[in-house]
Amino acid sequence: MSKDTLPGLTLCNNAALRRSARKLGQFYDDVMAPSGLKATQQGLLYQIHIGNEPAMGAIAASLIMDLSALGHTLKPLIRDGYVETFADPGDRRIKRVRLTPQGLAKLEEAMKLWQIAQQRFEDVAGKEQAQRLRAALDEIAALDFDLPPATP
Amino acid sequence: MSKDTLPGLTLCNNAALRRSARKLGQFYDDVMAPSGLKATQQGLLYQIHIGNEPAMGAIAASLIMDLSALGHTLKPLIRDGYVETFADPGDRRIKRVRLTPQGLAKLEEAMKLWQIAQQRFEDVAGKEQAQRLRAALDEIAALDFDLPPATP
DNA sequence: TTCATTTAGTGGTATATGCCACTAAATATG
DNA sequence: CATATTTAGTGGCATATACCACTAAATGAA
Repeated sequence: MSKDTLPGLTLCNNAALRRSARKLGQFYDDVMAPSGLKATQQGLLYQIHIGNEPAMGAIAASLIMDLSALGHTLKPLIRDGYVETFADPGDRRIKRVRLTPQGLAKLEEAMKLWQIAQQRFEDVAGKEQAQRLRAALDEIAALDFDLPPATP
Repeated sequence: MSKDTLPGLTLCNNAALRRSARKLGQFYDDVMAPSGLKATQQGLLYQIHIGNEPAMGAIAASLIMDLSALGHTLKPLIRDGYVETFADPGDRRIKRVRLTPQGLAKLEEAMKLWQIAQQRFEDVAGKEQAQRLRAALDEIAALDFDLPPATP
């Protein structure tokens, strides 16, 4: 494969995805900056909020995130008093998560900024296009890449 | 806004993007693992390879990545001897980047795995769907979110 | 009931990525 | 030419995210 005939980077689905994620992340983060939250943190607070004191495993599964990564990501939010955790009374392995009152207030503050970013994105990209994009992304998130097991 | 009427997380373009990026990243990384490279590293080596001893700024711009982030990301690749840098003779502020012979060999090794991941993705997602997805992602990457300047 | 196995998280380590303050080099300005 | 400004990177710090080895708790099997 000579250098001249190499396919563009854009051909890699994963690279294209990361590239746009950086772009969009920078934009959302920028708009959310006044709240002091990153877009990822706002998303996480939101996910906790809409869950019913969700277990860490449940949050991680929803976000398709490694459980330990979730643990790490949660730390600054706990440190800043936005989130607290408690052991499930029925199964002490399970740690549940909830927003503190300050966390809820911060989320509400951040949601206003989120709406601005979201609106701006849809204005620029087009509402139809945005919806198609999200649908495509959700499809990817739902894919199963496992090779079919060799039926013995 | 009561908890019951809150929109699903999927409504956030940025959150949906990150979620799929995690999913797809895990898959590509998994397939590429035998090479010892992460998918991001393979992508970066590739970008360097197709460039003409590109300057760091040029790489960062192509990948829509912060320049300092690129610097950090490059470090393990330099440490492992896959990449080397040198000052541009004409402008000593500019640092150019190239693959070492080992870097090229490693890239070629990784590309074989990449093709497997890429192929598998397209088999599962559908070639059409994959192409539409990349097109949509490229559109996002090309968007301009700046507010129109108030013409004074 | 006892022991093996599975499940849920933690902590460590490493990469990915961004922002900010700072330096050096090039360029524009007076 | 001397200084102000812009450009290109660096280094520090913080978050994002993954994998691995490990622990504790629950569960299943003998």
